[in-house]
Amino acid sequence: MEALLEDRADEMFHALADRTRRDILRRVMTEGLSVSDLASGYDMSFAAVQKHVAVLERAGLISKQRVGREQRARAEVDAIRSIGSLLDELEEQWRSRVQRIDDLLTADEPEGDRRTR
Amino acid sequence: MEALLEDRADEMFHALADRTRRDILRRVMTEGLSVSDLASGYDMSFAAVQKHVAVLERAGLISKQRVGREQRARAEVDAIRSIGSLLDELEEQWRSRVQRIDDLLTADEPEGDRRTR
DNA sequence: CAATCATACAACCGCTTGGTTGTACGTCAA
DNA sequence: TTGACGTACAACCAAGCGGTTGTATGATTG
Repeated sequence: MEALLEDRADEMFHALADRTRRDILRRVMTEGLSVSDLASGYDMSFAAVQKHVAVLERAGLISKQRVGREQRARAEVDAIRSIGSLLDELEEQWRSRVQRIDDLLTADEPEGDRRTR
Repeated sequence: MEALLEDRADEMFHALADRTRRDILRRVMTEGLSVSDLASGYDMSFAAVQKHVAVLERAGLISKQRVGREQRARAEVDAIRSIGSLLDELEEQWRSRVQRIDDLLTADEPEGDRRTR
């Protein structure tokens, strides 16, 4: 069913799990850059950088737009935000558990001694 | 320099880039679970699940505590938060760029033609 | 047109990953 | 003590990943 979301999460986290790709992402947050622009900044072949860009694009974290013979990449801020949402969702579960414990502790049950502070 | 941070980010994002590990993380957000408890929930060997737990632990996303002969895993909420911070930091760059553009647009710039950028 | 630039992609290679099975060790219950 | 349980880890394997080189295609320039 909603395995698509999990596929998406797989791609996004995997795309972020490489420092070159994170650096590329940082660089295209503030301005669109061509693949050549990006490639000039790393000690690896053009093709390698182009692959990294492709991974980021498949994950939806960047998009490309043709400008003349260049392909300018820019970050997809909404997609990056959606990753934050995934993490927030995780934390939400944790928070609700803390709340549950808190409810237990503050429940009006007189006899139990709730030490364990 | 601070390549250690990048190493850490590599590990964390990589740990999250697998749906089984994300699911394990979800399950230990609300309560400590033994490796066996966790393993019973997946269609793979105990050893495979144990490896996933080890990856999460190396990434600092969970910690384990011995309880009798069990090893109970629980989520490290602070570490999960730190990932959110990494993403926030990215977004921050974007926000500052938006601010910069906004400054340019609202600047009283009569003379300069801001072409060529 | 030809030459060049920017890009895309296929084929390949060594290493890592996610899975398996098997073995070994510490802890608990009889 | 014996046996079962919970865990850890080594060895192995197929598949995927990050890198390379080489080739093909489209757009721009002379």
